[in-house]
Amino acid sequence: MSVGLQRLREEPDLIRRGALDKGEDAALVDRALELDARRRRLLGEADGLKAERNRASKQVGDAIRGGAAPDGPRVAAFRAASVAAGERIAALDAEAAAVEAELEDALLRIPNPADPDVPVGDADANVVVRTWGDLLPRAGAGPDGPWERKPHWDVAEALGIIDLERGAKVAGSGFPVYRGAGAALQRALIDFFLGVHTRENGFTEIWPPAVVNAASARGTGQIPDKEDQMYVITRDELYLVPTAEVPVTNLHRDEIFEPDALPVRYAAYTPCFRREAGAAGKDTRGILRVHQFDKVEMVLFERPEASGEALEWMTGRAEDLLRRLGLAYRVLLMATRDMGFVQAKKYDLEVWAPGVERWLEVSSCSNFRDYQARRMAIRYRPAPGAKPELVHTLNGSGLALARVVAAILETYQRPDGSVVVPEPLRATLGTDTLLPS
RNA sequence: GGAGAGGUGCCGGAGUGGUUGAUCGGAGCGGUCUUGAAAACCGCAGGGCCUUCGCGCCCCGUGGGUUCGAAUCCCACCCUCUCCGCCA
Repeated sequence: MSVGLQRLREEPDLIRRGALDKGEDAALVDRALELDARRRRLLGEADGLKAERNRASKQVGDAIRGGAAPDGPRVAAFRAASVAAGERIAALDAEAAAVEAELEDALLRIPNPADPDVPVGDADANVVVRTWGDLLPRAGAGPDGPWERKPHWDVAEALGIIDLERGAKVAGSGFPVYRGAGAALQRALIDFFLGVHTRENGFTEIWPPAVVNAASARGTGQIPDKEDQMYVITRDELYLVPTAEVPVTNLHRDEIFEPDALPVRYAAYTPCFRREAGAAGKDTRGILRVHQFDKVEMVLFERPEASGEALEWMTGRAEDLLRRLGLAYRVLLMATRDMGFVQAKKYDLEVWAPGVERWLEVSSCSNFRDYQARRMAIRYRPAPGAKPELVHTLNGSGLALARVVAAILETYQRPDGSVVVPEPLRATLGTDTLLPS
């Protein structure tokens, strides 16, 4: 994942500005430029010598075929020339490789510049773009007088649908067990999301592996950026996926799309595994922050000129799901220092959870422009026979289940402890109300 | 897990040390012909690097090695296929 060298050379100021806006070190830009110049100098010199060596080698062959003695003086001279060039080439190549490694390292630490319309600043600068639905207060007015909405963990316990203790027993804390209607609710949500995406939004459904190899983890930047967030199966050198983004984006690694192939739009369900290292003690109750959760992810490959519009569209698709579930939410345009290293523009969708009176992040929709594509070498041909160019990649949750479940339980609970099932899920669940056990 | 075969360009498929970065076929693109299309014929046609654009350099699964010279020889690893074993 990196900015392009060509762009770095042509617009160093823009890249520098982008790094500063994201709170990163802009000096790396100059470091990279310097390394790039050195690398090109070394490469040029080495290439010249290689041409010499190739010529000498060819002369050996020509001389022998022309009747010269294979061990005669003429042939020996050509051989010597080739060997001499070879020695210098080896030295230059070694140096070039070292410089290139340094350059790569510098490039990797230069962030993707944010789009011009992204607010500059930290979380305070995030912009609420829109809000939808009624923000229910914790205190409600029921048929038998005032009542207090409960947090989802209390609702879930009364219904007997989430078993955190037994999850901790069989796997560990942060691995919830969904039971009965709770399990069916998971299945219903996954089916609802995928159904809308495939039948109405034109996505192709993908059911990818839940583990990836090191090359794939590197492709989307999990290695080295977020390595300690992933569960690793060391014996087989595999990583449990933290999101479907990883396997699905890597589907087209090192590929070239033909002119009429784009856009390619995938919707994929996977369980997601996250170690949540460094988040100990945060959101420990309920299912707001867990090590395993379920998510349907949207992954888009777009032509560069279409990616800006595609982000708005994709965000709209995620919002549509929340509306149909009748959950109040807001859309945040994330500011430069709160959006992440690799995103060019990002919207977060936060659902309102009246039981805990908090906004819960249930989707994050990002445009990476060509930043991810460069690292994974995902390209497209603008026209038949034309030179390949990098595609733009985007992805967004549509949606993440655990927090949606929390919001449903808190939004649709009733004073008697029952929970109304949102309309789109009723057919699968076979009921319109969940009753306390 | 055991045995065998193989990994070459968009696909198929040649090539086992010296203009082979790669024969050939198909698909593709451009053209001729045609009212149009098909067919036929001609031509173009892999990816990347370098502000030296050059009959320049690198790439035939990946990484090393041998050699003046490697797609071709050697070693390791990865992957695919077939058979056997095991198994949801």
